[in-house]
Amino acid sequence: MTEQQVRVRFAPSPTGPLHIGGVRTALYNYLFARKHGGQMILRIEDTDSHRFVPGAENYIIEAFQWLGIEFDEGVHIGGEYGPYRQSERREIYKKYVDVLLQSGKAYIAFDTPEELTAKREEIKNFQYDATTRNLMNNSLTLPKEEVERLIANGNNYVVRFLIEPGRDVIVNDLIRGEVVINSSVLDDKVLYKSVDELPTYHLANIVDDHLMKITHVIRGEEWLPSAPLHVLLYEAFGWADVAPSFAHLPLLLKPEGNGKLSKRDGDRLGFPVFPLEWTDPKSGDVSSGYRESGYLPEAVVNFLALLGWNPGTDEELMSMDRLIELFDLNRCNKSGAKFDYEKGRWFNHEYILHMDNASIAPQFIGLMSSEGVEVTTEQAITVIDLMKGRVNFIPELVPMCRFFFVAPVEYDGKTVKKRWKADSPTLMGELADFLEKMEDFSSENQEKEVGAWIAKNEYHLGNIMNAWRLSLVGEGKGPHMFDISAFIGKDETLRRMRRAIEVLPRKEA
RNA sequence: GGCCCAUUCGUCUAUCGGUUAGGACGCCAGGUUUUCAUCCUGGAAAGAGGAGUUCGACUCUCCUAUGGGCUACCA
Repeated sequence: MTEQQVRVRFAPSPTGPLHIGGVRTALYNYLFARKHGGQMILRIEDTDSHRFVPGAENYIIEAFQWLGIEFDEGVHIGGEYGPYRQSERREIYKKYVDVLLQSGKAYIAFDTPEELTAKREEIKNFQYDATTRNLMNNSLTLPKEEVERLIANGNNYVVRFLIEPGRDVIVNDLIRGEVVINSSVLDDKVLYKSVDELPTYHLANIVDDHLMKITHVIRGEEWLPSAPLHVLLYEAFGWADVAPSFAHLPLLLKPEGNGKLSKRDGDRLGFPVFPLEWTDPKSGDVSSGYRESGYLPEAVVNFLALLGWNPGTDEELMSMDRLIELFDLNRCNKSGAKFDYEKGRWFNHEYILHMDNASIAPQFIGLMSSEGVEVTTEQAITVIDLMKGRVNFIPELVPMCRFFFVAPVEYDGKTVKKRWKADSPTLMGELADFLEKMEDFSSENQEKEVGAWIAKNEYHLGNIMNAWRLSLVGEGKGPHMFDISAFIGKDETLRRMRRAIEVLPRKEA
């Protein structure tokens, strides 16, 4: 193949929210395009008027914006090869359908859906092809006048691709190598339907890819069986020498059990299968999204990139730029990957860990606010720094950080039983008095002075710290003790300690 | 049923004829720590089965099994 500008496309059907498998396909297209300095196109394949779902197109666009997958041309930004919505390209397809009809590479068929269903019941393994097309109502069996009369009378018809049987069709796949299929097993696919004057996927896809100068078709494995048909279509149009290269990606499978990943698996196992939350316009059902679940887009991208591809080294944490640098279709796997959402959680954890505290702050502040706790940016940054290593998702910080801002009302029973000893009230009283006199209430100074105080009095470190933690947090967990007291300040620290002494049970020695 | 694709630890994967079959997630055990986490160290854990080809196969070929996809006037 001669050197040419790389152009790839992602071409979803607006039938609902974008599935996570589709996101991965788009990501691979994007990585490939960027890697080769090429263009990435978003085309909407809405040739099935029955399955159109309002809002789906906007959802798709918003999802890619969130994920950081950018397009160079597309339905939302235009470009010189538009329109990018197939329903707006009717005239174009009609023209190419006629080309096929005139050259005898396609024919008109009048069989109704009912007749076809009947045929399928009548003949085992019925397929509309060279062995059966002479039994059907089409322009090959009917006299020319009859065909013209039927059309003139407004009968619905379809245009079918005439497939010559008995030849091996070779699909050259960049991931799988040569795939050979005999044309005899292919059926005369419907390319166009008069009822809505729209082509089917196959015709529209080939025409658009050609007209939009697509060089590489990177799509899911579910398209592999129809790839020979597409090869034949390129041939029929005389475009074989400029046909794009194919790469069929392995599928994303259920985490457990068999089959491909579906929406139900997400509901059942508790992880999202869509990038953004989606509310079904008909049923009102809400499906959770990665964004709303607290995933960082960078983590989702990184995780998805490694499901079916790897750089050949042990490197796992990669930014989009790094992925672009390393991506290679030759390193894509052939076999389906079970969707390992546990690892997705880990990726998110790693990204939170490495993320700048200030960029997490706005989301954190918003989440706290909706819980009725107002937090300043400065406070948020401090608390996030202390706590982010403990969570996989940002929303998990909310219940965990509440005590920084709100004094405990109740105390965890188990911790009280274990950590609040007979001498705890006395010790806490002494510690409170000691802290009250402290000038420098920074974490570092507290640590130094309290440490010395404990040593001087020969107290048991754990006894002091655990009881103290219980009185400030209400539980036996949390970050470094002195960071907590320093954050909430001297007054609040003393207040919480004295309340604990008052409220918590006195125990016998 | 027919056609096509695939098959290395539980999972994601490395290996492109000669390796103690490597890494990561998860799991288990230690360690650090005032707590809970984090973190660190260590551990268990794999070539579907059978024939070939070869001095030598995880790696190449074939068969079987298993899994997956497609088989619409859906994409």
